[in-house]
Amino acid sequence: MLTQAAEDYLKSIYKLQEKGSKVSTGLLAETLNVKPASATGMLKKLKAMKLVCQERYQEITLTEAGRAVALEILRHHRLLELYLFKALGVPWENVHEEAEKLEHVISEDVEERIDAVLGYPTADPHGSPIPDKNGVVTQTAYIPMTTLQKGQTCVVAEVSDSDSALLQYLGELNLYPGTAIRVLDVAPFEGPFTIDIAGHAVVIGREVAKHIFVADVREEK
Amino acid sequence: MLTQAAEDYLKSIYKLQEKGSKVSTGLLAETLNVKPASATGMLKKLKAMKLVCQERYQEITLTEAGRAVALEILRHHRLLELYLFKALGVPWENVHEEAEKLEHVISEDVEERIDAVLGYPTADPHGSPIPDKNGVVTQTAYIPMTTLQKGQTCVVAEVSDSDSALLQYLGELNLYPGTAIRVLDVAPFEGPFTIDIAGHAVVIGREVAKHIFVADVREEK
DNA sequence: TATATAATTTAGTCATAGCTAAATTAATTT
DNA sequence: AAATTAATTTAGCTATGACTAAATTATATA
Repeated sequence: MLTQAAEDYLKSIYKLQEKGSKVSTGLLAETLNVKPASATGMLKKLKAMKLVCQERYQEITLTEAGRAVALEILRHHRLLELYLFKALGVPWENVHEEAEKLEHVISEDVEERIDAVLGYPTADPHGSPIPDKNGVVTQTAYIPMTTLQKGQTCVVAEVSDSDSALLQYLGELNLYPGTAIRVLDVAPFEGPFTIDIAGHAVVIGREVAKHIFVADVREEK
Repeated sequence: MLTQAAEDYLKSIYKLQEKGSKVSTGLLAETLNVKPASATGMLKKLKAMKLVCQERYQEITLTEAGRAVALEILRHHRLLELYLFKALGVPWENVHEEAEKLEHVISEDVEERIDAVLGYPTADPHGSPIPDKNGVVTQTAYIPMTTLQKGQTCVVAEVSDSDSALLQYLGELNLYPGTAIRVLDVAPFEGPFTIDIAGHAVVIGREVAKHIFVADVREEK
Protein backbone atom coordinates (compact mmCIF):
# COMPACT_ATOMS: atom_id res chain seq x y z
CA MET A 1 0.00 0.00 0.00
CA LEU A 2 1.10 3.53 -0.80
CA THR A 3 1.37 6.19 1.88
CA GLN A 4 -0.95 9.15 1.93
CA ALA A 5 1.94 11.43 1.07
CA ALA A 6 2.89 9.34 -1.97
CA GLU A 7 -0.70 9.43 -3.20
CA ASP A 8 -0.78 13.21 -2.83
CA TYR A 9 2.39 13.59 -4.87
CA LEU A 10 1.03 11.41 -7.69
CA LYS A 11 -2.27 13.27 -7.72
CA SER A 12 -0.53 16.64 -7.83
CA ILE A 13 1.76 15.56 -10.66
CA TYR A 14 -1.27 14.40 -12.63
CA LYS A 15 -3.22 17.60 -12.05
CA LEU A 16 -0.26 19.81 -12.93
CA GLN A 17 0.53 18.04 -16.17
CA GLU A 18 -3.16 18.02 -17.08
CA LYS A 19 -3.20 21.78 -16.58
CA GLY A 20 -0.41 21.92 -19.15
CA SER A 21 2.40 22.83 -16.77
CA LYS A 22 5.92 21.50 -17.15
CA VAL A 23 6.13 19.58 -13.88
CA SER A 24 9.36 20.42 -12.09
CA THR A 25 10.56 19.62 -8.59
CA GLY A 26 10.08 23.23 -7.56
CA LEU A 27 6.57 23.56 -8.94
CA LEU A 28 5.54 20.29 -7.33
CA ALA A 29 7.01 21.35 -4.00
CA GLU A 30 5.20 24.66 -4.18
CA THR A 31 1.90 22.93 -5.00
CA LEU A 32 2.26 20.58 -2.06
CA ASN A 33 3.48 23.28 0.34
CA VAL A 34 6.71 21.46 0.87
CA LYS A 35 10.35 22.45 0.37
CA PRO A 36 11.99 21.39 -2.90
CA ALA A 37 14.41 19.16 -1.02
CA SER A 38 11.51 17.22 0.45
CA ALA A 39 9.99 16.75 -2.99
CA THR A 40 13.31 15.41 -4.28
CA GLY A 41 13.25 12.83 -1.51
CA MET A 42 9.74 11.64 -2.27
CA LEU A 43 10.37 11.63 -6.02
CA LYS A 44 13.33 9.35 -5.43
CA LYS A 45 11.04 6.85 -3.70
CA LEU A 46 8.35 7.14 -6.36
CA LYS A 47 10.97 6.53 -9.07
CA ALA A 48 12.18 3.45 -7.18
CA MET A 49 8.57 2.21 -7.16
CA LYS A 50 8.33 2.84 -10.93
CA LEU A 51 5.47 5.26 -10.50
CA VAL A 52 7.30 8.32 -11.77
CA CYS A 53 9.94 9.05 -14.43
CA GLN A 54 12.41 11.91 -14.23
CA GLU A 55 15.82 12.47 -15.72
CA ARG A 56 18.04 14.38 -13.35
CA TYR A 57 16.94 18.06 -13.42
CA GLN A 58 14.35 17.26 -16.07
CA GLU A 59 10.58 17.18 -16.32
CA ILE A 60 8.58 14.83 -14.11
CA THR A 61 6.14 12.39 -15.74
CA LEU A 62 4.00 9.53 -14.46
CA THR A 63 4.39 5.92 -15.55
CA GLU A 64 1.26 3.98 -16.51
CA ALA A 65 1.12 2.60 -12.97
CA GLY A 66 1.59 6.05 -11.46
CA ARG A 67 -1.11 7.50 -13.64
CA ALA A 68 -3.46 4.73 -12.58
CA VAL A 69 -2.91 5.54 -8.91
CA ALA A 70 -3.37 9.27 -9.54
CA LEU A 71 -6.64 8.67 -11.37
CA GLU A 72 -7.93 6.38 -8.65
CA ILE A 73 -7.28 9.02 -6.00
CA LEU A 74 -8.79 11.71 -8.21
CA ARG A 75 -11.88 9.52 -8.64
CA HIS A 76 -12.15 9.09 -4.87
CA HIS A 77 -11.75 12.82 -4.39
CA ARG A 78 -14.33 13.93 -6.89
CA LEU A 79 -16.93 11.32 -5.97
CA LEU A 80 -16.54 12.32 -2.35
CA GLU A 81 -16.89 16.00 -3.19
CA LEU A 82 -20.12 15.35 -5.03
CA TYR A 83 -21.42 13.06 -2.30
CA LEU A 84 -20.70 15.57 0.44
CA PHE A 85 -22.38 18.27 -1.62
CA LYS A 86 -25.48 16.38 -2.71
CA ALA A 87 -26.10 13.86 0.06
CA LEU A 88 -24.96 15.85 3.08
CA GLY A 89 -25.40 19.41 1.90
CA VAL A 90 -21.83 20.49 2.62
CA PRO A 91 -21.28 23.96 1.04
CA TRP A 92 -19.28 23.50 -2.15
CA GLU A 93 -16.49 25.78 -1.00
CA ASN A 94 -15.78 23.24 1.77
CA VAL A 95 -16.04 19.95 -0.07
CA HIS A 96 -12.50 20.06 -1.43
CA GLU A 97 -10.90 20.24 1.98
CA GLU A 98 -13.12 17.50 3.39
CA ALA A 99 -12.52 15.19 0.42
CA GLU A 100 -8.79 15.78 0.70
CA LYS A 101 -8.77 13.85 3.97
CA LEU A 102 -11.34 11.23 3.09
CA GLU A 103 -9.92 10.24 -0.30
CA HIS A 104 -7.07 8.30 1.30
CA VAL A 105 -9.15 6.17 3.66
CA ILE A 106 -12.30 5.35 1.68
CA SER A 107 -12.59 1.69 0.65
CA GLU A 108 -13.43 0.55 -2.86
CA ASP A 109 -16.65 -0.93 -1.53
CA VAL A 110 -17.84 2.32 0.01
CA GLU A 111 -16.77 4.17 -3.09
CA GLU A 112 -18.91 1.92 -5.28
CA ARG A 113 -21.91 2.46 -3.02
CA ILE A 114 -21.42 6.21 -3.18
CA ASP A 115 -21.12 6.00 -6.96
CA ALA A 116 -24.38 4.04 -7.13
CA VAL A 117 -26.26 6.38 -4.78
CA LEU A 118 -25.22 9.30 -6.96
CA GLY A 119 -26.32 7.50 -10.13
CA TYR A 120 -22.83 7.04 -11.61
CA PRO A 121 -22.10 10.74 -12.13
CA THR A 122 -19.47 12.07 -14.53
CA ALA A 123 -18.61 15.42 -12.94
CA ASP A 124 -17.97 16.76 -9.45
CA PRO A 125 -19.69 19.87 -8.01
CA HIS A 126 -17.23 22.17 -9.80
CA GLY A 127 -17.78 20.42 -13.13
CA SER A 128 -14.47 18.54 -13.14
CA PRO A 129 -14.73 15.09 -14.75
CA ILE A 130 -14.81 12.02 -12.50
CA PRO A 131 -12.56 9.24 -13.87
CA ASP A 132 -14.43 5.95 -14.24
CA LYS A 133 -13.55 2.72 -12.43
CA ASN A 134 -11.06 1.82 -15.16
CA GLY A 135 -9.28 5.15 -15.01
CA VAL A 136 -10.83 6.61 -18.15
CA VAL A 137 -11.40 10.38 -17.96
CA THR A 138 -13.64 12.09 -20.47
CA GLN A 139 -12.23 15.56 -20.87
CA THR A 140 -14.50 18.16 -22.38
CA ALA A 141 -13.06 21.43 -23.66
CA TYR A 142 -15.39 24.08 -22.32
CA ILE A 143 -15.47 27.71 -23.39
CA PRO A 144 -13.99 30.41 -21.14
CA MET A 145 -16.65 32.84 -20.02
CA THR A 146 -14.32 35.68 -20.98
CA THR A 147 -14.94 34.96 -24.68
CA LEU A 148 -18.71 35.46 -24.47
CA GLN A 149 -20.43 38.24 -26.43
CA LYS A 150 -23.42 40.36 -25.57
CA GLY A 151 -26.68 38.57 -26.35
CA GLN A 152 -25.33 35.03 -26.03
CA THR A 153 -26.86 32.42 -23.76
CA CYS A 154 -25.04 29.42 -22.30
CA VAL A 155 -24.83 27.03 -19.38
CA VAL A 156 -22.16 27.06 -16.67
CA ALA A 157 -20.08 23.90 -17.16
CA GLU A 158 -17.08 24.15 -14.85
CA VAL A 159 -15.54 26.54 -12.35
CA SER A 160 -12.02 26.51 -11.01
CA ASP A 161 -11.98 24.97 -7.54
CA SER A 162 -8.77 26.48 -6.20
CA ASP A 163 -10.19 29.44 -4.30
CA SER A 164 -12.79 28.69 -1.66
CA ALA A 165 -13.77 32.35 -1.16
CA LEU A 166 -14.46 32.61 -4.90
CA LEU A 167 -16.55 29.46 -4.76
CA GLN A 168 -18.58 30.86 -1.92
CA TYR A 169 -19.21 34.01 -3.96
CA LEU A 170 -20.23 32.01 -7.02
CA GLY A 171 -22.47 29.87 -4.88
CA GLU A 172 -24.27 32.93 -3.56
CA LEU A 173 -24.91 33.92 -7.18
CA ASN A 174 -26.12 30.38 -7.89
CA LEU A 175 -23.43 30.01 -10.54
CA TYR A 176 -23.20 26.23 -10.18
CA PRO A 177 -22.57 23.98 -13.19
CA GLY A 178 -25.88 23.53 -14.97
CA THR A 179 -27.09 27.08 -14.36
CA ALA A 180 -28.21 28.85 -17.55
CA ILE A 181 -27.02 32.43 -18.05
CA ARG A 182 -27.46 35.16 -20.63
CA VAL A 183 -24.96 37.91 -21.37
CA LEU A 184 -26.73 41.26 -21.05
CA ASP A 185 -23.65 43.39 -21.59
CA VAL A 186 -19.88 43.32 -21.86
CA ALA A 187 -18.28 46.59 -20.82
CA PRO A 188 -15.51 47.83 -23.15
CA PHE A 189 -11.77 47.92 -22.36
CA GLU A 190 -11.64 44.51 -20.66
CA GLY A 191 -14.59 45.48 -18.52
CA PRO A 192 -17.01 43.41 -16.47
CA PHE A 193 -19.84 41.18 -17.71
CA THR A 194 -23.45 41.87 -16.87
CA ILE A 195 -25.33 38.60 -16.98
CA ASP A 196 -28.82 37.35 -16.32
CA ILE A 197 -29.12 34.51 -13.82
CA ALA A 198 -32.69 33.29 -13.44
CA GLY A 199 -34.06 36.74 -14.07
CA HIS A 200 -31.57 38.69 -11.97
CA ALA A 201 -28.96 40.97 -13.56
CA VAL A 202 -25.54 40.49 -11.98
CA VAL A 203 -22.22 42.16 -12.74
CA ILE A 204 -19.23 39.82 -12.85
CA GLY A 205 -15.67 41.13 -12.91
CA ARG A 206 -13.18 39.81 -15.48
CA GLU A 207 -11.01 38.18 -12.80
CA VAL A 208 -13.98 36.16 -11.69
CA ALA A 209 -15.08 35.37 -15.26
CA LYS A 210 -11.65 33.85 -15.95
CA HIS A 211 -12.49 31.08 -13.52
CA ILE A 212 -15.80 30.19 -15.17
CA PHE A 213 -16.20 27.91 -18.19
CA VAL A 214 -19.40 27.42 -20.13
CA ALA A 215 -21.05 25.22 -22.76
CA ASP A 216 -24.06 25.33 -25.12
CA VAL A 217 -23.24 28.86 -26.26
CA ARG A 218 -25.88 30.22 -28.64
CA GLU A 219 -27.26 33.56 -29.82
CA GLU A 220 -30.27 34.76 -27.97
CA LYS A 221 -33.40 33.82 -29.94
CA MET B 1 -4.25 18.28 17.26
CA LEU B 2 -3.80 14.71 18.46
CA THR B 3 -2.34 12.05 16.24
CA GLN B 4 -4.45 9.14 15.03
CA ALA B 5 -2.43 6.75 17.18
CA ALA B 6 -3.03 8.85 20.32
CA GLU B 7 -6.77 8.91 19.60
CA ASP B 8 -6.78 5.13 19.22
CA TYR B 9 -5.06 4.66 22.56
CA LEU B 10 -7.54 6.90 24.35
CA LYS B 11 -10.50 5.18 22.74
CA SER B 12 -9.16 1.75 23.67
CA ILE B 13 -8.53 2.77 27.27
CA TYR B 14 -12.08 4.07 27.51
CA LYS B 15 -13.61 0.94 26.00
CA LEU B 16 -11.57 -1.37 28.22
CA GLN B 17 -12.41 0.42 31.42
CA GLU B 18 -16.05 0.59 30.41
CA LYS B 19 -15.99 -3.19 29.93
CA GLY B 20 -14.83 -3.37 33.53
CA SER B 21 -11.26 -4.44 32.84
CA LYS B 22 -8.33 -3.23 34.90
CA VAL B 23 -6.47 -1.37 32.18
CA SER B 24 -2.81 -2.35 32.21
CA THR B 25 -0.04 -1.63 29.75
CA GLY B 26 -0.07 -5.23 28.60
CA LEU B 27 -3.83 -5.40 28.05
CA LEU B 28 -3.81 -2.12 26.19
CA ALA B 29 -0.93 -3.28 23.99
CA GLU B 30 -2.74 -6.52 23.23
CA THR B 31 -5.94 -4.64 22.35
CA LEU B 32 -4.08 -2.36 19.98
CA ASN B 33 -1.94 -5.14 18.47
CA VAL B 34 1.20 -3.43 19.63
CA LYS B 35 4.08 -4.58 21.84
CA PRO B 36 3.96 -3.52 25.51
CA ALA B 37 7.07 -1.41 25.07
CA SER B 38 5.32 0.62 22.36
CA ALA B 39 2.34 1.19 24.62
CA THR B 40 4.65 2.41 27.39
CA GLY B 41 6.06 4.96 24.95
CA MET B 42 2.68 6.29 23.92
CA LEU B 43 1.38 6.33 27.49
CA LYS B 44 4.33 8.48 28.45
CA LYS B 45 3.28 11.03 25.84
CA LEU B 46 -0.37 10.89 26.84
CA LYS B 47 0.61 11.43 30.47
CA ALA B 48 2.70 14.44 29.45
CA MET B 49 -0.38 15.80 27.68
CA LYS B 50 -2.47 15.26 30.85
CA LEU B 51 -4.85 12.94 29.04
CA VAL B 52 -3.98 9.82 31.01
CA CYS B 53 -3.04 9.01 34.62
CA GLN B 54 -0.90 6.07 35.63
CA GLU B 55 1.33 5.40 38.61
CA ARG B 56 4.35 3.36 37.60
CA TYR B 57 3.24 -0.27 37.10
CA GLN B 58 -0.29 0.65 38.15
CA GLU B 59 -3.69 0.90 36.51
CA ILE B 60 -4.28 3.30 33.64
CA THR B 61 -7.10 5.85 33.87
CA LEU B 62 -8.25 8.77 31.74
CA THR B 63 -8.30 12.37 32.90
CA GLU B 64 -11.40 14.43 32.20
CA ALA B 65 -9.74 15.77 29.07
CA GLY B 66 -8.71 12.30 27.96
CA ARG B 67 -12.19 10.96 28.50
CA ALA B 68 -13.62 13.81 26.45
CA VAL B 69 -11.36 12.94 23.53
CA ALA B 70 -12.21 9.24 23.81
CA LEU B 71 -15.92 9.97 23.79
CA GLU B 72 -15.63 12.27 20.83
CA ILE B 73 -13.84 9.59 18.81
CA LEU B 74 -16.35 6.99 19.95
CA ARG B 75 -19.15 9.28 18.84
CA HIS B 76 -17.52 9.68 15.42
CA HIS B 77 -17.06 5.94 15.17
CA ARG B 78 -20.59 4.94 16.06
CA LEU B 79 -22.30 7.63 14.01
CA LEU B 80 -20.20 6.59 11.03
CA GLU B 81 -21.03 2.93 11.56
CA LEU B 82 -24.73 3.70 11.59
CA TYR B 83 -24.44 6.00 8.59
CA LEU B 84 -22.54 3.44 6.53
CA PHE B 85 -25.12 0.84 7.46
CA LYS B 86 -28.28 2.84 6.88
CA ALA B 87 -27.36 5.36 4.20
CA LEU B 88 -24.94 3.29 2.13
CA GLY B 89 -26.03 -0.25 2.90
CA VAL B 90 -22.62 -1.44 4.04
CA PRO B 91 -23.03 -4.91 5.66
CA TRP B 92 -22.87 -4.49 9.41
CA GLU B 93 -19.93 -6.87 9.77
CA ASN B 94 -17.87 -4.39 7.73
CA VAL B 95 -18.90 -1.07 9.23
CA HIS B 96 -16.52 -1.29 12.17
CA GLU B 97 -13.42 -1.57 9.99
CA GLU B 98 -14.58 1.24 7.70
CA ALA B 99 -15.44 3.55 10.58
CA GLU B 100 -12.08 2.82 12.18
CA LYS B 101 -10.38 4.72 9.36
CA LEU B 102 -12.97 7.43 8.88
CA GLU B 103 -13.36 8.42 12.54
CA HIS B 104 -10.02 10.23 12.57
CA VAL B 105 -10.60 12.39 9.51
CA ILE B 106 -14.27 13.37 9.69
CA SER B 107 -14.91 17.04 10.48
CA GLU B 108 -17.32 18.24 13.13
CA ASP B 109 -19.42 19.82 10.40
CA VAL B 110 -19.81 16.59 8.44
CA GLU B 111 -20.48 14.73 11.65
CA GLU B 112 -23.33 17.07 12.52
CA ARG B 113 -24.83 16.62 9.08
CA ILE B 114 -24.62 12.86 9.41
CA ASP B 115 -26.22 13.09 12.84
CA ALA B 116 -29.07 15.16 11.42
CA VAL B 117 -29.63 12.87 8.41
CA LEU B 118 -29.90 9.94 10.80
CA GLY B 119 -32.35 11.81 13.02
CA TYR B 120 -30.05 12.16 16.04
CA PRO B 121 -29.80 8.44 16.82
CA THR B 122 -28.76 7.05 20.20
CA ALA B 123 -27.34 3.66 19.20
CA ASP B 124 -25.09 2.26 16.47
CA PRO B 125 -25.97 -0.80 14.33
CA HIS B 126 -24.80 -3.16 17.08
CA GLY B 127 -26.86 -1.38 19.73
CA SER B 128 -23.94 0.39 21.41
CA PRO B 129 -24.84 3.86 22.68
CA ILE B 130 -23.69 6.91 20.72
CA PRO B 131 -22.32 9.63 23.05
CA ASP B 132 -24.01 12.99 22.47
CA LYS B 133 -22.24 16.17 21.36
CA ASN B 134 -21.40 17.03 24.97
CA GLY B 135 -19.89 13.63 25.69
CA VAL B 136 -22.83 12.25 27.64
CA VAL B 137 -23.38 8.51 27.17
CA THR B 138 -26.61 6.91 28.22
CA GLN B 139 -25.69 3.39 29.24
CA THR B 140 -28.50 0.89 29.42
CA ALA B 141 -27.98 -2.43 31.22
CA TYR B 142 -29.41 -5.02 28.88
CA ILE B 143 -30.12 -8.62 29.77
CA PRO B 144 -27.79 -11.37 28.50
CA MET B 145 -29.64 -13.75 26.22
CA THR B 146 -28.15 -16.64 28.17
CA THR B 147 -30.48 -15.87 31.09
CA LEU B 148 -33.66 -16.26 29.06
CA GLN B 149 -36.20 -18.96 29.91
CA LYS B 150 -38.45 -21.00 27.67
CA GLY B 151 -41.60 -19.14 26.77
CA GLN B 152 -40.18 -15.63 27.16
CA THR B 153 -40.33 -13.00 24.45
CA CYS B 154 -37.96 -10.07 24.09
CA VAL B 155 -36.26 -7.71 21.66
CA VAL B 156 -32.62 -7.84 20.61
CA ALA B 157 -30.95 -4.74 22.09
CA GLU B 158 -27.21 -5.11 21.55
CA VAL B 159 -24.72 -7.56 20.12
CA SER B 160 -20.98 -7.65 20.68
CA ASP B 161 -19.22 -6.14 17.68
CA SER B 162 -15.80 -7.75 18.08
CA ASP B 163 -16.20 -10.69 15.70
CA SER B 164 -17.13 -9.87 12.13
CA ALA B 165 -17.86 -13.51 11.20
CA LEU B 166 -20.29 -13.72 14.11
CA LEU B 167 -21.96 -10.50 12.99
CA GLN B 168 -22.36 -11.86 9.50
CA TYR B 169 -24.01 -14.97 10.93
CA LEU B 170 -26.34 -12.92 13.13
CA GLY B 171 -27.16 -10.72 10.15
CA GLU B 172 -28.18 -13.76 8.12
CA LEU B 173 -30.55 -14.69 10.94
CA ASN B 174 -31.85 -11.11 10.99
CA LEU B 175 -30.80 -10.78 14.64
CA TYR B 176 -30.30 -7.03 14.44
CA PRO B 177 -31.16 -4.77 17.40
CA GLY B 178 -34.89 -4.22 17.32
CA THR B 179 -35.76 -7.72 16.17
CA ALA B 180 -38.36 -9.44 18.39
CA ILE B 181 -37.66 -13.03 19.39
CA ARG B 182 -39.39 -15.74 21.41
CA VAL B 183 -37.65 -18.55 23.25
CA LEU B 184 -39.15 -21.86 22.10
CA ASP B 185 -36.79 -24.06 24.07
CA VAL B 186 -33.64 -24.07 26.17
CA ALA B 187 -31.80 -27.40 26.01
CA PRO B 188 -30.59 -28.71 29.40
CA PHE B 189 -26.95 -28.90 30.56
CA GLU B 190 -25.92 -25.51 29.15
CA GLY B 191 -27.46 -26.45 25.84
CA PRO B 192 -28.49 -24.30 22.88
CA PHE B 193 -31.50 -22.01 22.58
CA THR B 194 -34.25 -22.59 20.08
CA ILE B 195 -35.84 -19.26 19.24
CA ASP B 196 -38.52 -17.93 16.97
CA ILE B 197 -37.46 -15.10 14.66
CA ALA B 198 -40.34 -13.78 12.59
CA GLY B 199 -41.97 -17.19 12.44
CA HIS B 200 -38.82 -19.21 11.83
CA ALA B 201 -37.40 -21.57 14.47
CA VAL B 202 -33.63 -21.19 14.78
CA VAL B 203 -31.17 -22.97 17.07
CA ILE B 204 -28.55 -20.70 18.65
CA GLY B 205 -25.51 -22.11 20.45
CA ARG B 206 -24.58 -20.85 23.93
CA GLU B 207 -21.33 -19.32 22.67
CA VAL B 208 -23.32 -17.20 20.24
CA ALA B 209 -25.99 -16.35 22.82
CA LYS B 210 -23.31 -14.94 25.13
CA HIS B 211 -22.77 -12.17 22.60
CA ILE B 212 -26.44 -11.17 22.41
CA PHE B 213 -28.20 -8.85 24.86
CA VAL B 214 -31.92 -8.25 24.98
CA ALA B 215 -34.58 -5.97 26.47
CA ASP B 216 -38.35 -5.99 27.04
CA VAL B 217 -38.33 -9.52 28.41
CA ARG B 218 -41.81 -10.80 29.21
CA GLU B 219 -43.67 -14.08 29.54
CA GLU B 220 -45.44 -15.23 26.43
CA LYS B 221 -49.08 -14.19 26.66
C1' DT C 1 13.06 -15.66 52.70
C1' DA C 2 14.96 -16.74 48.29
C1' DT C 3 13.90 -17.60 43.70
C1' DA C 4 11.28 -18.17 39.54
C1' DT C 5 7.94 -16.06 36.52
C1' DA C 6 5.36 -12.38 34.67
C1' DA C 7 4.71 -7.58 33.70
C1' DT C 8 6.66 -3.28 32.76
C1' DT C 9 10.05 0.03 31.53
C1' DT C 10 14.33 1.64 29.40
C1' DA C 11 17.53 1.96 25.69
C1' DG C 12 18.53 1.85 21.26
C1' DT C 13 16.96 0.88 16.15
C1' DC C 14 14.12 1.54 11.95
C1' DA C 15 10.99 3.81 8.44
C1' DT C 16 8.37 7.82 6.99
C1' DA C 17 8.37 12.39 5.75
C1' DG C 18 9.26 16.67 6.82
C1' DC C 19 13.14 20.40 7.65
C1' DT C 20 17.76 23.43 6.95
C1' DA C 21 22.22 24.23 5.07
C1' DA C 22 25.58 23.27 1.77
C1' DA C 23 26.92 21.51 -2.66
C1' DT C 24 26.01 20.81 -7.32
C1' DT C 25 24.15 21.61 -11.94
C1' DA C 26 21.77 24.50 -15.33
C1' DA C 27 20.57 28.76 -17.32
C1' DT C 28 21.55 33.78 -17.87
C1' DT C 29 24.17 37.74 -18.04
C1' DT C 30 28.12 40.42 -18.66
C1' DA D 1 34.32 32.48 -21.54
C1' DA D 2 33.52 33.85 -16.86
C1' DA D 3 30.42 35.04 -13.43
C1' DT D 4 26.01 35.42 -11.48
C1' DT D 5 21.53 33.62 -10.45
C1' DA D 6 18.20 30.02 -10.11
C1' DA D 7 16.93 25.28 -9.61
C1' DT D 8 17.98 20.93 -7.87
C1' DT D 9 20.19 17.53 -5.12
C1' DT D 10 22.78 15.76 -1.16
C1' DA D 11 23.68 15.39 3.64
C1' DG D 12 22.38 15.47 7.99
C1' DC D 13 18.73 16.56 11.56
C1' DT D 14 13.92 16.15 13.76
C1' DA D 15 9.52 13.93 15.25
C1' DT D 16 6.28 10.05 15.27
C1' DG D 17 5.41 5.52 16.35
C1' DA D 18 6.49 1.16 15.63
C1' DC D 19 10.16 -2.62 16.87
C1' DT D 20 13.77 -5.80 19.75
C1' DA D 21 16.64 -6.80 23.59
C1' DA D 22 17.95 -5.96 28.12
C1' DA D 23 16.98 -4.23 32.66
C1' DT D 24 13.87 -3.50 36.25
C1' DT D 25 9.93 -4.22 39.31
C1' DA D 26 6.11 -6.97 41.03
C1' DT D 27 4.00 -11.26 42.10
C1' DA D 28 3.82 -16.14 43.04
C1' DT D 29 5.94 -20.31 44.53
C1' DA D 30 9.02 -23.33 46.96
